[in-house]
Amino acid sequence: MPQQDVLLTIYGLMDAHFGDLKWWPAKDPFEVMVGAILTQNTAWTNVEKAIHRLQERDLLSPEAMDLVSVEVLAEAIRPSGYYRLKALRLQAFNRFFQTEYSGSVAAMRAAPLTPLRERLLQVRGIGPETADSILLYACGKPSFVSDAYTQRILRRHDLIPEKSDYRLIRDLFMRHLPPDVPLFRQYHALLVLTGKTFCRRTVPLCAGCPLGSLKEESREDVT
DNA sequence: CACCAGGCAAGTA
DNA sequence: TACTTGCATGGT
Repeated sequence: MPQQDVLLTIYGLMDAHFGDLKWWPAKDPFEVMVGAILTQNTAWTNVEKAIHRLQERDLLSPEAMDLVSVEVLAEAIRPSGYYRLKALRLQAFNRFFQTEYSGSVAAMRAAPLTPLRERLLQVRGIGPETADSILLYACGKPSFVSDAYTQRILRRHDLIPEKSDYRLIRDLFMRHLPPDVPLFRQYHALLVLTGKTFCRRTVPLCAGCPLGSLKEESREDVT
């Protein structure tokens, strides 16, 4: 099987199994950006609690989040874990967002992808995955989001080497897929859901996994 | 009780 | 460059 087609095969199998997921239906792009920071190494259920508490306190806006003290902000997002750290990260990102884009998502969307990504990575607390989540889900840019599940799933199928960093995996998808925003969103959502359901860290509960049929085919590295 | 969850940055060698 | 460690809550 040609290597380029492996990624589309994987997508097709997961998509047929789960269907359209409509992830981060994005009521508000700012909420998406906040969620991207809060979900760092954290269960999404905890992030939901934190976001709800921000709403209750009217802190879920660039203006309010900038004016509130870091201590009060931290207390509000406490259920998401690492709350002191994340309060600093939220305000660091928010300052960047207000200073360089006047708190306007539309202005941010007007920026070219690559320079914007480089700039995001310079903000304290914004790493590769958080940057790509903001670009893809809040800004509508075709920046593929890789994560722990992506790595684990590709690794379990021997499609990537043992030690593969974030950059390598992202480049893999970016090279072999068309820069299509709905495709990137659905692909990442499918990888996370498939990983959660069938590809846990310790015990691989592969039974029923839509990628089961891949086991015997095309085991070459696609890198 | 132990282990895990949609990372990141700072320190060390 | 390649490890190691701190950061913290809530669910299983």
